[in-house]
Amino acid sequence: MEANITLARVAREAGVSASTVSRILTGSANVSPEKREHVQRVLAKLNYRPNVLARGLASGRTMSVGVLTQDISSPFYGDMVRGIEQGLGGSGYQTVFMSGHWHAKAEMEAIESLLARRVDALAVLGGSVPDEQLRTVAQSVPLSLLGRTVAGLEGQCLRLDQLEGARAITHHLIEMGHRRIAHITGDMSHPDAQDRLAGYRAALDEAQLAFDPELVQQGDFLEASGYLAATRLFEGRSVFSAVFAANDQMAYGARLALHRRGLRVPDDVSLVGYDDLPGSTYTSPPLTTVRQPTFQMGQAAAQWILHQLAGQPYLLPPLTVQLVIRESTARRRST
Amino acid sequence: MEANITLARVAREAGVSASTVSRILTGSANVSPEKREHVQRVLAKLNYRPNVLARGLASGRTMSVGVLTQDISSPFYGDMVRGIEQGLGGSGYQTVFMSGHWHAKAEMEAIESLLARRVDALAVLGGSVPDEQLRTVAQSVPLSLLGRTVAGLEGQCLRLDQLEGARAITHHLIEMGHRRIAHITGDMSHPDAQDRLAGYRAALDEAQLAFDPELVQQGDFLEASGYLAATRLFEGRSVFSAVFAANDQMAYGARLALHRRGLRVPDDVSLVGYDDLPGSTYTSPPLTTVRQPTFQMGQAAAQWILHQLAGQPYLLPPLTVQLVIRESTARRRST
DNA sequence: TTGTATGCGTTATCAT
DNA sequence: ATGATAACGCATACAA
Repeated sequence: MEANITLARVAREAGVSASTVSRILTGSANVSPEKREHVQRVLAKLNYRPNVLARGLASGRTMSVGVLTQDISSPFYGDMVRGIEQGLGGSGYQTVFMSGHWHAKAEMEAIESLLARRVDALAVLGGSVPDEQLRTVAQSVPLSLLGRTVAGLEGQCLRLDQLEGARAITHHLIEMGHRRIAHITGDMSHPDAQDRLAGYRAALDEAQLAFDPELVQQGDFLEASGYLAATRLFEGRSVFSAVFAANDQMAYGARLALHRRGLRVPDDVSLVGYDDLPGSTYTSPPLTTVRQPTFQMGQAAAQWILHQLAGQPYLLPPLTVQLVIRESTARRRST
Repeated sequence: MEANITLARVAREAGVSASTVSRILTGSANVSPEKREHVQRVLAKLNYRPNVLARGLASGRTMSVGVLTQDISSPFYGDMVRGIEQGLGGSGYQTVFMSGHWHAKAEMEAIESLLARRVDALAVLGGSVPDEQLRTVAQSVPLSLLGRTVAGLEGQCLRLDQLEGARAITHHLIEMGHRRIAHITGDMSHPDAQDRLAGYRAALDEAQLAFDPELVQQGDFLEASGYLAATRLFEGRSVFSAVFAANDQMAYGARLALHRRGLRVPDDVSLVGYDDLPGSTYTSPPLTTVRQPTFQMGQAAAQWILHQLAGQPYLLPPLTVQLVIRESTARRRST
């Protein structure tokens, strides 16, 4: 346990006042070139490391932005996080993560903890904290919301039109000749699941295809539920030639259920997902899905935060979902 | 921007001294029940939130442990991170993450940044920071290493025997009747890649099977390299009935290459990976692989850290890799 | 049991 | 341009 080098120690060693050292460190005022150079040499020699706590306490700013992610290893949010990190890169602000595990209480505690650390700004990815609480948080710190919409904070929310993405991919299946399209929903308490189901229905309506409740099975966004839902689909008496899973993870599960029954994708059944997870490029076959520009969303959030911190206006860029057609969809075979 | 409630403010409001409030907060000394209750009421009314910076500065402890992860969304390390979080749960210590992106310089900066935040302990997951620097870091703070071994710090390193896992899974293939087994290596500058190749060779030796360099293709642990390596394997003139990829991600890539050539797994070619990523349960077919008890490793690291912080001894539990046999391997077909 | 005084390491406000 | 000094918000040793 080596003692930490303090600024005062450096000052003594260099024969100057602490203020001078501080000025050099922060670049807040002019210091004579000779002194500056000499002090910097001492700084390096002693391997001085500023104490972020003391600095934050004295200056009122910690030069850090807190990021609440749900699952530290969620592939979907991971890309957003990278976007945030990249967008913040070089700004001097650092990222501090905490995870909420999709549990409102844990999320709120994580946010409290981040605020207790006096982060200068906050980014919240998804989650289930009540809107009301987020509005309160937004009053005390710049708050960027990703993947969710909070009434009253629309200008700082980054969430794409999920209905449109679902409509587009369902439409794609219809164009391929599919008439009986099954849908595996996400956790219906989640707006994304609701919107994607709505998009599915919208596409059906447009094509004047009847909506058949038997073709819709509930899932919860996880692989296992996709597997189970697909299995239920087979056990029912409905026929279908395509499956739209409300996210890629459930599509993976459904893919396995198909595989187990000896059905080929896309020859026998077309399969699509939503999110375009990194892994979807390498499934067999690669998955047709809807891509959300998650990285760009993260970057945009970072930009919004930086501008907010600098007191400058910033308009979030208009981002849109994009159809990624790979090999899991094919024209319906004429029986 | 609401002003933050300070402890002094609470003290004034409650008609007691700041020390009393502090004592109640930290539980460091006895306070009369009436006063305690009254102050707690004020605390709640004002929605007091302690300033972590001031607290850390004054007490010398921040009640936080820093975690350096390589990629915030790596599925492999994600499980370890969850283990750490779970192991630290309820201890009062919080987790602060930073990511290093497998880039030595960025990793060292992240570590510096964590230390500047005065974390009470550190956990480093994998990474490419030179051992020498880690030994230095270990002198100033309890440091737990996961997924790597640093000479001199063996007692605080959690890394399983990779050679043994590779040997076991190769042996499994041999037992299934495979004689010509291809191997896709990881990034050979990484010890894991070296050890897994060594394990592959060890199993071959045991079975008195000749080692054929043509059956070994280099990869870099990412999906794309697995795809490419498998493709190269086909383009060569060697025949083989099984492929051992040095990790699951590359196995996914190889799986796709197989799929593209119309080869069935495991009917035509058996395929195995390493790591047992969450997704490997749901590939088609589910992947036979080597499971590392990553969650338990995380928990063990947390325990080690907590004991270290409490000045108590703690021996890391003996963890071992485990063969997970699923459906991507089958007995070699008699041609 | 409670209050007072001091210090934590830094920045910021004064002087000079 | 530089130094002394006062915050920053809290914990803690010391008094009472």
